[in-house]
This record gives sequence, structure tokens and C-alpha cells, in this order.
Amino acid sequence: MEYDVYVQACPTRLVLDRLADKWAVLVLGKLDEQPVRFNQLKREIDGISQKVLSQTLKKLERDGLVSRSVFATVPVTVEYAITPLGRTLTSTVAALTRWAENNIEAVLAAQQKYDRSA
Amino acid sequence: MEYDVYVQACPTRLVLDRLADKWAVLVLGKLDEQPVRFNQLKREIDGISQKVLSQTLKKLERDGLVSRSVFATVPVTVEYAITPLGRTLTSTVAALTRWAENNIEAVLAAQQKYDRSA
DNA sequence: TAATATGGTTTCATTTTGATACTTAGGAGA
DNA sequence: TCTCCTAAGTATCAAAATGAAACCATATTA
Repeated sequence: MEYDVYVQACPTRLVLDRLADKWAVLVLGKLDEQPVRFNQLKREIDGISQKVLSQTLKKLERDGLVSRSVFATVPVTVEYAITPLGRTLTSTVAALTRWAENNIEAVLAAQQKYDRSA
Repeated sequence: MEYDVYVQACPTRLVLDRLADKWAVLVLGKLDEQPVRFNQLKREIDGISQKVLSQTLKKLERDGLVSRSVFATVPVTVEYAITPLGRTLTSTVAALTRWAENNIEAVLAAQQKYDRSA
């Protein structure tokens, strides 16, 4: 069986859709360090809404990249952790955020040049 | 100056938004091989619409990742190519699509397991 | 009794997306 | 001359995704 992301019907497109999501990248980056609880993720990922965080985690869990553990404390505690499959992905995902942090100045300069000439 | 993608106002978020886009990933992957014309990209990236391809290319050009060359043929020819800055990114982006192609079966299995238990 | 914390879901207005049609310009064929 | 063709887009509009804010259950603390 041959997979090719350039073919619309290829299931790899689903994966690419998931990975190519800003929030998923940020969530995976945080969970790569250690298991984190819902509200702590919400606090650490500045700007994410509860709804989107909830949806993002649910999708990542469904894809087998993240696991969800509930503890019967009061109030209930829910902890999210990265799975072994997710672990195989984090170095790539981290490279993306690192590239963003390292090359942002070149990108901003390119944008200014582009906007001036337009 | 410190950049941190986990801060909402950080400009790196703009970059992450751009990279964390399925279509941008696919476009950069194609251009990494060789310069390609608009309609050929459209043909090779199965499922992309003209509008979205046009928008994606414009954003990538503005960010300095892709260059656009117009040739005065009839009809006009427009060729898109990757820039040196864009070149620094393609290995990372290629790793994403490779991960998708290599791990799709594990992801599909995880999804089925998740859906059965729900 | 009221406020606080956790981990969500619901609602609704705003954005974004995608499909489709239209445009511009020159050349080829009838 | 009239019509069609290609390349590379733009315009339009309906459908889907997103984000902000409110709501919910439960139990503890002030």
C-alpha cells in the first residue's frame, strides 16, 4: 500500500490536517515535557479557549498521540500525557516551533519589504 | 529579545500559524524539488482550490519563503520557487509529511480503537 | 450563604473555507 | 470575423470552523 499526501483521498491527509494545526503543535510541545492537567495547559498556552483546547485534546487522543487520565479527586483531576506514538512526533513538531523562534526576524523583514513594495 | 510561541502576542505565533497549515506544507514540499508554475501546482496538489492556492502562495511570498517570477509569454507564465530562507525550513516540513506517511497506520488503528470504545 | 476550583459543554456571532463562476489577454482554428 | 483555448488569477456566496462568553455539576472554603 502506497501512501501519498499529495493525493486528496489518501488517509495521510487526515494526519497532516491534524499536525498542521497551530494549537495541536503547541499542545504536543507542552506535553512532551511532562504530563499536564487541563487548566494548566489552558494557562500555559496563551490565547487558547477552553473549547478549542478540549477539541484539540480530544482529536489528539483519538489519533493515539495523547492519553487522558481521570483522577477521582475533588474537584476531579484530568491529566494529559503524550503516548509513545506521540513521542515519535515531538522532535519534528519541536523543530517547527524552534524554526519559528529562530527565523521570525527574517520573516518580519520579508513582510515589511513585501508590504512596502505593494 | 526573547521569542516564545507560547505567548499570544509573540510574532512567532504568526509564523506558526503560517507553517501550521496543511496547504502551505504541501506547497513548500513541492517547491522544494524544483520551481513550479501555478497550474501545475494546482494539478499536483490534489484537492486544492485555485483561490486557496493563490492565497497560500501570496502569504508564503510575503513571508519571504517563496518567490514569484512572471514571464511575458502568451498566455503569461508565472513560476514559483523556494527562497534560501524557505530552504532552511523544508527539511522540517518534509519530516512532517514523512511522519504522516510512515505512521498513518498506527493513527488509523488508534482512531478505530477510540471509536469502538466510545 | 456565597465564592472558588476543576473540567468541561452550549450558544451564537464572526471568520475562514471551498466550490463555482467570471476575468483578462493574446493566439489558433473555422 | 467569430469563437474557443490556455494561464493565472479574482469575485461571489453558502457552508463549515473558530472564538468569546455563558452555563453546568460537584465539593470545599470563607
